[in-house]
Amino acid sequence: MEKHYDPQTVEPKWYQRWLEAGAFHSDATRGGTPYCVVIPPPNVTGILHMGHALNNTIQDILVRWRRMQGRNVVWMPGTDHAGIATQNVVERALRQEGKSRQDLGRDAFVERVWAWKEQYGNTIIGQLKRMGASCDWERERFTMDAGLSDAVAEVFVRLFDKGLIYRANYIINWCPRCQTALSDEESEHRDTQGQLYYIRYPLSPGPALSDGRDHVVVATTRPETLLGDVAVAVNPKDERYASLHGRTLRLPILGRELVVVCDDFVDREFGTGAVKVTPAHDPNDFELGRRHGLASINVMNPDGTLNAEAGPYAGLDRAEGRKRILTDLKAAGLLEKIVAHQHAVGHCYRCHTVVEPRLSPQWFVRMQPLAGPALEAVQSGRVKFTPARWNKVYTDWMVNIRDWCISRQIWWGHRIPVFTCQSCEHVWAAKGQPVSCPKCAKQEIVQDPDVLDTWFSSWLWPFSTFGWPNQTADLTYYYPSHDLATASEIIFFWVARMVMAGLEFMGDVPFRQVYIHGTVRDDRGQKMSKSLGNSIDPLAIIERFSADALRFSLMMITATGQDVYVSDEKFEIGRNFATKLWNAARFMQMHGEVPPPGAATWQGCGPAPWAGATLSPDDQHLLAQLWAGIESCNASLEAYRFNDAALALYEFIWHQYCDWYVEYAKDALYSDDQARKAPVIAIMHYAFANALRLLHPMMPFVTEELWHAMGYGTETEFIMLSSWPVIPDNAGRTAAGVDVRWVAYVNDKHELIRAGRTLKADYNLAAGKSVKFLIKPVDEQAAALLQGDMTSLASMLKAESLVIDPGLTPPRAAPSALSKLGTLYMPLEGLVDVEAERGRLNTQLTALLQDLDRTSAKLANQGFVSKAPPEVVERQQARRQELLENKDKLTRLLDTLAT
RNA sequence: GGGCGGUUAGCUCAAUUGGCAGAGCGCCAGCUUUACACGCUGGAUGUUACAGGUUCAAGUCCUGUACCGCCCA
Repeated sequence: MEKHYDPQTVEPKWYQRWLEAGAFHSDATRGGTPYCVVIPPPNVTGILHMGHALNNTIQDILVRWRRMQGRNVVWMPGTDHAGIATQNVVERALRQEGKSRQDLGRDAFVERVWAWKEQYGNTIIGQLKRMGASCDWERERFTMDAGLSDAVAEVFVRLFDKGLIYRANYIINWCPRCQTALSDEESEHRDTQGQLYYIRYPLSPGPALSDGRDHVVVATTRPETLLGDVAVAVNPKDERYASLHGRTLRLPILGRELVVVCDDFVDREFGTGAVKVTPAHDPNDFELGRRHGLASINVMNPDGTLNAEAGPYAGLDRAEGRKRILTDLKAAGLLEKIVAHQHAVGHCYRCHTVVEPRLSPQWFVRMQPLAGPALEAVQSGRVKFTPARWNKVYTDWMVNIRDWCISRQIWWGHRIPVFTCQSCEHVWAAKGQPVSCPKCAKQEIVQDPDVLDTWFSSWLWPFSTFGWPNQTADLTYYYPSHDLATASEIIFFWVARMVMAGLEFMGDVPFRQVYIHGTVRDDRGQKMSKSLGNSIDPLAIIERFSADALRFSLMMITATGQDVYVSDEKFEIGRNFATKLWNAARFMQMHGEVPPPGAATWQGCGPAPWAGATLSPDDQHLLAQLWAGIESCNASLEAYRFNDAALALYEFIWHQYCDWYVEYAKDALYSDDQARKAPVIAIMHYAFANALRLLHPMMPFVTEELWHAMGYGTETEFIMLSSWPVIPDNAGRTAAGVDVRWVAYVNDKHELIRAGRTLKADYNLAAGKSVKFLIKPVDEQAAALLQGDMTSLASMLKAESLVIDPGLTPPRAAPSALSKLGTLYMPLEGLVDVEAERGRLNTQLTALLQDLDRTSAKLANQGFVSKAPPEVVERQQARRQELLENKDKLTRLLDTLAT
């Protein structure tokens, strides 16, 4: 084996082998307890970013772990067709050729998009494979597959026939660049530094107002929309405008007569308290207009230019129109002032163009009836969020649910299956292509030109992917899925809607647990994005460090549900860990047969072939630590505490296994004592094989490589398909020769060894330097334990000689250290700096006395002694006792230096 | 404006039911010790944002303040 692990050839090799073995595939007919995860389908135009890396690492860990636990696991993969994004990409390519989609026509354009999808659309799938994602690729789906399209049509028709889909002229979010409607969720509000323009609207002929003025000043952030004004509104309780009630005003420039309406909605504090009303260009004004029966005047074309209603400004872009209008208002003396103003402006989530509220006919889903059951599902706990605080976010959205605008004015997507008879004007929804009107039988029918929001197919993903609307065996077996892992941004878009769809069409929730992970940020806390240029490409990380390093590092640094801060250097954690693991394996290979004796039968897991051997305290300690590690790993994974699981494995492998056990093992392994060697080798392999299994879900590649390199499985016996480690029960532990009472002793021994090393370091002696040590044990029991463990102690302390004697007369002026097991002396012939040693001990004594004061004070507190639980009080008493003893010992040590 | 997070070592974050504040990275010192310098050994570092309160005991519970971030309007 090389000194350093080379993942670049190893990782693709194993992925290929797993694929060839069909290791990712699940078959419902195989039976057993299913475990199902559906992937949040990435956008087909997408390339892997850190958010995907985090999201899919989490899923793969869950899936690999459950698979090893023996569940029949399916991880359903696929992509969504990303209507707007994909269309944008292809239109951009067309523009390079000097063409527009209109030049091609609808059918040719859609064909062109399919071609693009076939050629480039699977980039992200390949990238997920590089990461090691163990998806059941045989099942890969695409939201525009025939089956999924059928599900979309089925759902549309059902909702339509139920009266839950309607068409209405409504203010929607319009992207002038994409030229389509957007749902509320697709319009991202950003705080924008804008200006508030104060504009004078002259009164129609008549008496002046109570304040003596002949005009009203309204404030607006969007002066260009005044062209569509139909009224001015004030709050009825606003005394300032009482004399305005019943009057009319003249719209500047166009001269249109505007009524004055009174509405409680108007905020008296905003601007002047009088606002212009433009029902066709503002959602609030639209509602206000409806309440007061006002007309709507649309002054804009779909591309954001001003239309004929804009009179002299017709044909100008909205931004240019604003400029001209302001110039003209100024010239007319109607622009009173301009004030800086911060406000939230909607931006298209795909192209970031400023969204235009626009009045237009669109299709909507009536959400109220669907929201009720979806709300109940979360409140009753049938669907659980982790962290639980997301319940509230979900609930708030459900309670204040708004109808969902599902039509998009683009060509790439599921065409809305609504047909109109041109003869009798009957409107109906149908699957497939009807040839004649079901009402009048005429054949003059036209289909709605719009397509559906991409999320209208994504919300069906947990069941459409298993064959719905057909009641397939897969559906019966796998639905509902178990865990859904996703980011908070997607709760409304996707999670909430899936719950609704699951309940409405399947009669059951789509998943039981939703794990919401954090957002990936750069190390300065900024969200990673292409436009900021601060993104770290996971593929570059894989190439530089390995997929395992990417995965493990992400898990180590990601606290449950918290945002993640990444930088290149953070991935060294995983790389270094893989190398550590690699070298531990290399060490074993140098010291024993590989595969280890008996591996064929024990498969690298227990019961291990050290039966009959008497295990040393260190042996037993390691095994106990391993079992504790398994327990901690299980508990953490059950609770979605991936970082805790990663930390537990890191701690066990690096510190318990490598730092302590391997170092301990060296003494035996470099000796000729076969009776000592054999159990040490067996235990090392047992612990290592178990650790590899525990680590496999996080680092699938290096664990698979080492599994085979160590001979724990034959060619075709993958660690991936091996079983998850099990903790033996008490009888099993005893049978394995482990008494867990040794754990405390070995922990104390480690403390003693550390104290010895510290002494060396304090005296500038190299850690490897052989010196004499003397130990005066605290009592007979400690003496017996230590004397029975001399070999290990001497080797770990790198002691030239070691004396353990309860009756020891402390040498004069020797550096010393206290520990629970005894006092350690390091006699140095003539080299002791008495002053320095006294200083050292005094520092310790000062700290100890402080501690003693605190503890004594606590125990002197009557309230504490009477009210604290007895075990807490006992612990304090024991601590005080120990401190007192140590104080005595330190004082005596100082006395020996006193001459 | 409403809601939700957060503020703990230089940095990024942990800390089950309130019971001696920890880890990784970084830093300092020393090590070419025959698995690993992507390493080993040792070390230093805290007014847990601030102000009150509850409690025998508060990073943890309550109230308020400040700042940062996110979501919704």
